[in-house]
Amino acid sequence: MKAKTPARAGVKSTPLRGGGPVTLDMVAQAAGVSPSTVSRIINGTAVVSSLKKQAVDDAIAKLGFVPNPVARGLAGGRTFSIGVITQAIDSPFYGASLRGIEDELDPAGYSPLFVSAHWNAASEARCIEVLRSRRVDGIIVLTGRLTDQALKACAKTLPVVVTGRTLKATGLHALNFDNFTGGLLATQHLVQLGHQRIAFIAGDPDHPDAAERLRGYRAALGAAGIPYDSALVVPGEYHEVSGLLAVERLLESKQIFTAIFAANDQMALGAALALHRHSLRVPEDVSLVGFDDLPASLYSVPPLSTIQHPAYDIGRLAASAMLQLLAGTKPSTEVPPPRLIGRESSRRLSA
Amino acid sequence: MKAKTPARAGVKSTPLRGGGPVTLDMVAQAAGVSPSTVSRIINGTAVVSSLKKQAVDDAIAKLGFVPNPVARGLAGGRTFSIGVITQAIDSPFYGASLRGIEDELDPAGYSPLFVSAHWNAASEARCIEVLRSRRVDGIIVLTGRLTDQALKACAKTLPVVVTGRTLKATGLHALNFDNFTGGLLATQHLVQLGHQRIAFIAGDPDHPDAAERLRGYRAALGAAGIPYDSALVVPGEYHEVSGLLAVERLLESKQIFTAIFAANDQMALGAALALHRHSLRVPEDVSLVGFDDLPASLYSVPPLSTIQHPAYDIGRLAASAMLQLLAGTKPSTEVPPPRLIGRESSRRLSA
DNA sequence: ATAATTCTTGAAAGCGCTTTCATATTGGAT
DNA sequence: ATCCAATATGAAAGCGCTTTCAAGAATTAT
Repeated sequence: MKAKTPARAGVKSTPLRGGGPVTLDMVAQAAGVSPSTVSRIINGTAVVSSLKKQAVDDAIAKLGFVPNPVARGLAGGRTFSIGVITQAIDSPFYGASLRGIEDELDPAGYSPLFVSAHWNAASEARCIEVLRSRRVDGIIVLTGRLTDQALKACAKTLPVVVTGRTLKATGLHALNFDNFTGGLLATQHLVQLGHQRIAFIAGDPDHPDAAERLRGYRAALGAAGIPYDSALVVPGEYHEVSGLLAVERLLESKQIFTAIFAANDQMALGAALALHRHSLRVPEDVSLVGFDDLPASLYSVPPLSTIQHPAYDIGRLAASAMLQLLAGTKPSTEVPPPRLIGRESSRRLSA
Repeated sequence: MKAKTPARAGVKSTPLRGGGPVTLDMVAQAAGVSPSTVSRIINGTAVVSSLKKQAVDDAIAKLGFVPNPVARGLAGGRTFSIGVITQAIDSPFYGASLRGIEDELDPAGYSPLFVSAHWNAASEARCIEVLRSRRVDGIIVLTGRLTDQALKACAKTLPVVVTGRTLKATGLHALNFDNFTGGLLATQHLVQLGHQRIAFIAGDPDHPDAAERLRGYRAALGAAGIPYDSALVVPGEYHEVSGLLAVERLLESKQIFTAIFAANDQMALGAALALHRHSLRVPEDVSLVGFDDLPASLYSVPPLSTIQHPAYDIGRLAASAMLQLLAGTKPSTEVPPPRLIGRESSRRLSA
């Protein structure tokens, strides 16, 4: 009647259908060895006579023993879980990376622990605290807002893999995508198609990615002898609506342009809609190039020309680097270079 | 040079910048009470004199103590983490649900543990084992492939919340969306616009969702006195490419149709591209209605008419139900009803 | 006043596993 | 044979917290 007792007892008392609360001690007993030996076999921590090893392996199989990661975490300090800081769990781009991470970690016996920081440094720091309190064995940060300092500090106590920046430190591996070349390629593509008045819908300038893409845009323009016109560059925030608004703004300002390069696909898609609303056809009236090559971009109408930004692979690589870091070997992973995916949203400037 | 010793020692020896390895014992000492008392205060497990409570609270604040969830998990059986089984972490639809779950769980001090089952019952069962071994306090299953039996069995030992089906059992809460009415609404909408030849791109028939949507389609047709023509119903698999292929097939079969209802937005988007490739305009030549109202659907060209399927809210509701289950109260959450979102991809049949 | 209750609190026993540390064993080397 | 260095294994001590259990303090009843 007063403070109710938790249903815990029930959980514990149930011997489950074999697959439940089998403990290491039970295995030890069944195999006729000490718990230490079982532990050593499970972890490969020491040499054990093949006789006992066999007995233990058999017992494990027979009982269906699965080590309790929680207990392992407490005792050994390793939880076999990797914290993953993403900005939004529902981002179409980062979602693919998360999947890559999961795919890579799973066979290795590690579980990812995904947390969202919502593009906010403070919340990102909090995420790290949460992950640390959960005793993750390492942290993967997908393009965070944290300072390099903070990251390095974190790497002092925990292996860290970070994407979206270049950084060197012990216990830390950075995987950077060449956003500059990406931006260059996209712009070059439009230039080669004869476009001169190329608008650029930028990403958040705080974002190093965005800055690099802009730099690529300018470089391509420069190389082609096309003067840079800041009136053609409008800010955005990497969301569809930004792209839409940017085009509205561009149109309002009466700037003349025959092509648009959007710093990501989501903005490009928003831009496409805005153009459509103004009866401007893609690519007949305006060529459009995005960045990222989201799965959805292949199915937009018309399919979007874009820069391949292999989110899934980046996830896998990041996870693989983490595994290497954990194993004590120096990670050697590198991100594949950007590549232009020419589809139907861009075409040669007519006349 | 033999088995290298892990870098663990380093980790432990570092006293960290205050925020690290503060233990409950340290708090107890600082507050001049026993560890039990501190525990009781943290968990609200028993009444403690306000004097000591104050002292402990102060000590906690001063030391920046954060209880170690791993230790709590081992000792108390509660890990403050909720297992979430999704089918694909990168799904645009479920991604929103995951976000909802995260948003709801976070303030309550729980962390979600996301695992992907890839639409595969066996892998889903494995996921449950993994989650169980990680001692999650409950499991949320987003539209799984598991049998109702399996789920009920699972609910015997662990609170379970499941979406996408109707089910009753103790320790289990089901949140079902009214897919039938959704399918009905979508079809009705097209009928009201004068369409008679309405093609339906179905989802995987194994999927209860898909079956219900089809049922809704048929019901609306029936209510309008339009005969059901199985030649207008083509199977799909809930992916863009399915929609594209379905339209190709429809066109090849020379069936006449003036509208398409796709069982989800992703297929609708694929269908739109196929229509475009065949120079069929949406909505002038063919009206198109999807299902789910993905964020991207608002930005497709033209914006897609669809059925609102509040993925984010469903996530929140599921998490909230889980919290209630954990608190011992009977969950009362219910999913909002489907609603038609009329946009530009559907219009009155001309002539 | 004293006994009977009710509260508050601390001591101690784990949770399931890892990891020293110490003890047998074994295998040369002398 | 005898002694020292490796090896294989077990005993036992925790990891940081929760939770009985029991004792002491405070309250109420008699």
